[in-house]
Amino acid sequence: MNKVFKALSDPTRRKIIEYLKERDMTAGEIANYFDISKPSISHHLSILKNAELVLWEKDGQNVIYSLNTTVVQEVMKWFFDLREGN
Amino acid sequence: MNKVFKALSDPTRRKIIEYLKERDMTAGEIANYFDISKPSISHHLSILKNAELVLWEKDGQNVIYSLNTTVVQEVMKWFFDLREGN
DNA sequence: AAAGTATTTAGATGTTTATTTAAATATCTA
DNA sequence: TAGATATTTAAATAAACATCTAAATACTTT
Repeated sequence: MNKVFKALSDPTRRKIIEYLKERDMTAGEIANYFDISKPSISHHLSILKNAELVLWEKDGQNVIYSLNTTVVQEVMKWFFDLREGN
Repeated sequence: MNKVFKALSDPTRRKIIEYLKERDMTAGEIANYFDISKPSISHHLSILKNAELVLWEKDGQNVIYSLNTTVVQEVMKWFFDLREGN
């Protein structure tokens, strides 16, 4: 769970997650949305992968990333449990 | 919102929040739950204050901290909006 | 097989962050 | 008012992190 919160603490990574909410995308497509280098985006993606916030699949020379809703749910539970009477 | 996620990225700060969920506490009481120095806890509390995740009130020589449920709700909304169809 | 495209890995650099000890500030009590 | 307690601020340090360029790997196309 620490990995997940650490992953979410960076604005670029949160933005990546917001894009992936809309549709699955290749690493290159994701990188095109940002003004930072592809290696840097690749690094952010590996942190998101490691936290299991995103899933990935190889498709030829591309790698397609998608949101892992299961882990998103798990983080939400942490917040839910913060409410009174839990 | 970035401040909030940054604040939540540290395990000590998340633990503080979990304690404050149970009851309001003074800085000293909070510090006693941890094996790190009081100045370090004070620093963590100032980050949580700054992110408005906690509220505080002076009571004599003590400072009483409490959870700010309003901001907790706002973060939860970010996750809710990640669900399909939002 | 060679050249081109997509992605990741490696190594380097500057910044941010968590922590500590020591000192400062504020309040309480005898 | 002097001494004790609670909390924060300051200054220093070591570790973690985001970013870059250059190089490596993997796949596709001609």
